[in-house]
Amino acid sequence: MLHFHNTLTRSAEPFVPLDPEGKKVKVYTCGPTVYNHAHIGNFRAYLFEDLLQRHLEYRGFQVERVMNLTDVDDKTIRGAREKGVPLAEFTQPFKNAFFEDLTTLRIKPADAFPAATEPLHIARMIAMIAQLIATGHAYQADDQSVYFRIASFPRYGKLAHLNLDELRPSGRVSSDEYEKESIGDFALWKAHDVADGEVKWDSPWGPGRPGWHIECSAMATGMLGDRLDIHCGGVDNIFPHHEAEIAQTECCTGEKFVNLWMHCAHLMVDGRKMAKSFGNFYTLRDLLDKGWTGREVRYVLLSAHYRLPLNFTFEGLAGARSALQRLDAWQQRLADLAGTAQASTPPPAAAEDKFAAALDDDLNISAALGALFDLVRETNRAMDRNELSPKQARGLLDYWARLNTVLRLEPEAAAIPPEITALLAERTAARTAKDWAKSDILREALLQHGWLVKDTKEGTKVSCTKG
RNA sequence: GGCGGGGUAGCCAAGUGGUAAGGCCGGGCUCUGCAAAAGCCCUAUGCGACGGUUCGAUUCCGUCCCUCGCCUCCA
Repeated sequence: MLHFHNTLTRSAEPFVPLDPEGKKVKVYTCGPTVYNHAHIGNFRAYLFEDLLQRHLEYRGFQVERVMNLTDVDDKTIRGAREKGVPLAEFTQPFKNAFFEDLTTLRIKPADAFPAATEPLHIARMIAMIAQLIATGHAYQADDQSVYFRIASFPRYGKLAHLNLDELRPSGRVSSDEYEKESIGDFALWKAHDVADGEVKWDSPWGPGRPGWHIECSAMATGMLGDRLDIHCGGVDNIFPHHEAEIAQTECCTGEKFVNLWMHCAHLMVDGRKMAKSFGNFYTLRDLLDKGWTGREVRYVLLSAHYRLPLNFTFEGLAGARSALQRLDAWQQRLADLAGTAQASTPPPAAAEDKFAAALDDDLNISAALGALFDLVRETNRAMDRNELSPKQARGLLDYWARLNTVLRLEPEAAAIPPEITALLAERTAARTAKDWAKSDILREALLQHGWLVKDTKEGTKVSCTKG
């Protein structure tokens, strides 16, 4: 039985899909605002969601997932203005980069990536806002913007467990929002401002643009229906974003919007919040430029429990590289032993149960990886003693292939380049001639090219050190 | 001020009312032309501090310390 921690109730709950058949699972995940390259903190959230989806699928559920792209907000508009290009032209490269990054990190694409500026979604947002006004949940203020009236929704604050009477201004509230009935009322429709330039849509309340929260409500219900199984995001989205989504959506649909809210904790870098001013701010591209690979970053960001703050360090990345190479070596050794064996012996059932059962428990990835490494040690030991048959090796490889549909930690498919093959042949010749000096020089040369040479009983083997 | 997450070996990190998974690093050994890889062994009388409950607490309760975060558009 799967259990997940629900932010709303702050406790672990058995997972039961809305689907009467118990098969289909509807998941909505808050995506990036495309004003910049996403940073590794963003990707921690997307990797957590990837793990969630893959494990649900491992357990036989059919996941339908939607991730939005916020391509209109203060930051995107500012960026477009500074660059002197239309909004869409400004955001497109960042959308493209985001998809490339997802591929690099082996994150399974959502079934749909709706963007806020698509006419279909703008229309739905306007329709929802109109309905909210008609039912008294929203009003147009003197500044022409439309606000949600939180006083009309008593449950507002339930998700974040905030007592609205005790909120104190954080200084982030802009001072010109006195038009609102209550300080907590949030914008559904922002009246056009000169600073918005050409960015505007017509609406019954005049030209303007949608507020951030309504975007997710419209796209989530528009694409997945009025009720969702799971809605994810970072903890910083709990308030006000997800709180606002609940209020807007439930006032429109009259249904319980989301059954299970899951939020991942923040990523820290070198023990502190990642910020450009601290010099510890990294995008995925920054790490790739330093020679790290997508799967290494994936491993690091995935290997700690999602609800715990994760401290990212380069020492941790190096540790990930070592651990992954050990897994690679284990698979290679199994593959060599299995040879062409077809018949597969079932893997140790207990081991499989441990891995999947750990993930069943609110995605306890640490325990799951612990179970995997136990298996690695045990089977390596068996191979040392020649106590593992080719059939058993094949069975273990089959088992690994199943686990890997969740982990996706296989080596980068690195074809050996011709020049490397040539160097290897030259070295083999030198070794046959017992010219150890030349052999060692060639080994070092290969290492410089990024290829690690191992002379084993079965012959010389080579593996890429970058991956 | 309100609310919440953390403090477990050099680093990362599971976990339990009954005596501490796993990964990385480090040391020793086996194998090897050397190396690498792999395996085995070693590496926390200790789980932020102090009290309490208990036959027994890292695990429960209390107080305190440190740290990170949210409090109206940051994953």
